[in-house]
Amino acid sequence: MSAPAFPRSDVRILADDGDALHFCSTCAFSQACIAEGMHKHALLDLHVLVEHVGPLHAGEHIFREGDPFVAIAAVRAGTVKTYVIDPNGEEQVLGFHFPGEVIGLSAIDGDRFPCSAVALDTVMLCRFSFQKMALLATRVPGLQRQLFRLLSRDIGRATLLAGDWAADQRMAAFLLAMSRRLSERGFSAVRFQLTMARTDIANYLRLAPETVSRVLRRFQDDGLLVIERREVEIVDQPRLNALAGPVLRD
Amino acid sequence: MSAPAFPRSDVRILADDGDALHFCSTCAFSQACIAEGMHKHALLDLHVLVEHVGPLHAGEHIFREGDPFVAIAAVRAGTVKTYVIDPNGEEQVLGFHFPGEVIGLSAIDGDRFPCSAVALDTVMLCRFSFQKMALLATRVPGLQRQLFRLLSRDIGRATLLAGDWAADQRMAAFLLAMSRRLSERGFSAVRFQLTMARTDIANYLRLAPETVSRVLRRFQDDGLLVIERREVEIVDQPRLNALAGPVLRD
DNA sequence: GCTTCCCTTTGACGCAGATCAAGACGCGCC
DNA sequence: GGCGCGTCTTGATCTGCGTCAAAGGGAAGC
Repeated sequence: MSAPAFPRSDVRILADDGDALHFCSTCAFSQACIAEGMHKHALLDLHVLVEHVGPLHAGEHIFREGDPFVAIAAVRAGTVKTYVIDPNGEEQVLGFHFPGEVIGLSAIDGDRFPCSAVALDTVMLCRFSFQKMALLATRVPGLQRQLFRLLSRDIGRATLLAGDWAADQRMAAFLLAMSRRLSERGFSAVRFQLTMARTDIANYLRLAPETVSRVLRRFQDDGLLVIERREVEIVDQPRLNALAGPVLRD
Repeated sequence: MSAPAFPRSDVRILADDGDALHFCSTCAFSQACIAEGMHKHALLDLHVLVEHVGPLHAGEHIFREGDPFVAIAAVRAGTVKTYVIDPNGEEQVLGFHFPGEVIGLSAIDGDRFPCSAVALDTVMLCRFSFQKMALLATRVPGLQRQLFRLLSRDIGRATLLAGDWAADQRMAAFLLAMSRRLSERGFSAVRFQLTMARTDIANYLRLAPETVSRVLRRFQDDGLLVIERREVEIVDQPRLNALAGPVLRD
């Protein structure tokens, strides 16, 4: 399966004096601004520049724990992993971020990034100053609302894996959440690539890599999905839903 | 130990035409507004009214899962527990909230509360419309910053317990986090009441109540703390710190 | 005072999943 | 092709914590 083309027609706004403002359609922000009717003068005043970064290649870092917090990034293409290194030198995977999602929000409180972010494959980003974005938000109420929503959503999402779920419930929830998030952005909901290694999935789900392997094997034997290397096809979504239900709360 | 008196001198702003705006000093918001020099006209225009609610008694609900999201609340006194009921009818404790802390932020994204909040003892609250607060924030940049920080902080906090820590690490982290949060508000850091039941602690830490009991017993036997009923005294903070270190990340 | 109820503690046992160990597979390189 | 290496799988064993069961307080009510 080659990576499906993914919608990323950028929005480019030419202000009155020719200075250009770039928003890419995958950042949730542009939608908010357009909905507000684009107060061009306000935008120009603020010199908000959304910088397009990339391509980054697998293993390259977007930011590292302790870096001064200057900018927030939105993923345009590829997969980003966020993680911390605990005092024993163990990596702890905090999350995976797909196109259209924003990373670095937990850095707003405090002046340094509390985690590191690394590209898992070829990644394209939008990067922008949060300060300037916030200033813009004071003039564009819809943008402020969007920012509040993004932050609020992350609080809920972080709570998701905190429950004491069994290994197969966690795995089902992980796969379905990934399916949903990808399909929201125009990818297939039933067939997709696990862009991260088994060890990363295990670490994220707080399981041993061996357990991840065994659970996936069992899912396949039970006809819930077909998996070959890193390619997944969801076969029996209803039963996966039933497993993941209590975790995803629906 | 009787509950120590806790600073809650309210800030009351009388606007030009006599309409009154109330902020209590325990909400982080008033500080932001004062720092900005209080644009009284802006405030008055917006009719932001911070409503003082309470006292609520143990067992009374502040809001319930599914309630329409209209207002956010800040705890002025007492302890609030937030929780959800999962599809099997099991309660899941999401967190405990002490004076000065804000509850309900995860409801911003979506128009209904995603969890319930109940008083564990006698609780006093500030309640206010988030919409109006956000509108006010467009005029008072410091207030907007404060709101962003509050939200961002909660993202980080939710991540805290997501790790796969051992029972004693979780317990140590819970006790120290409680100690820190209470001392930030002027309470003793070494001697305080567990205002929640063992079952609530267990549920929150994703442990069995029996395990909570055993761990606390062992902590006492090892000279880390003294506990009698719900009153705790931290005796050996350095060793508790060492246990909790990886969890609290410091 | 006594009773009832709930919270808490303590002990015995079992299991899900971690850990340890060893292969299997895919892939890039020479 | 053959080699080396990292990722993944599979099997055997171990263990922390959950579960079950029962008994010991405190607090509230009569």
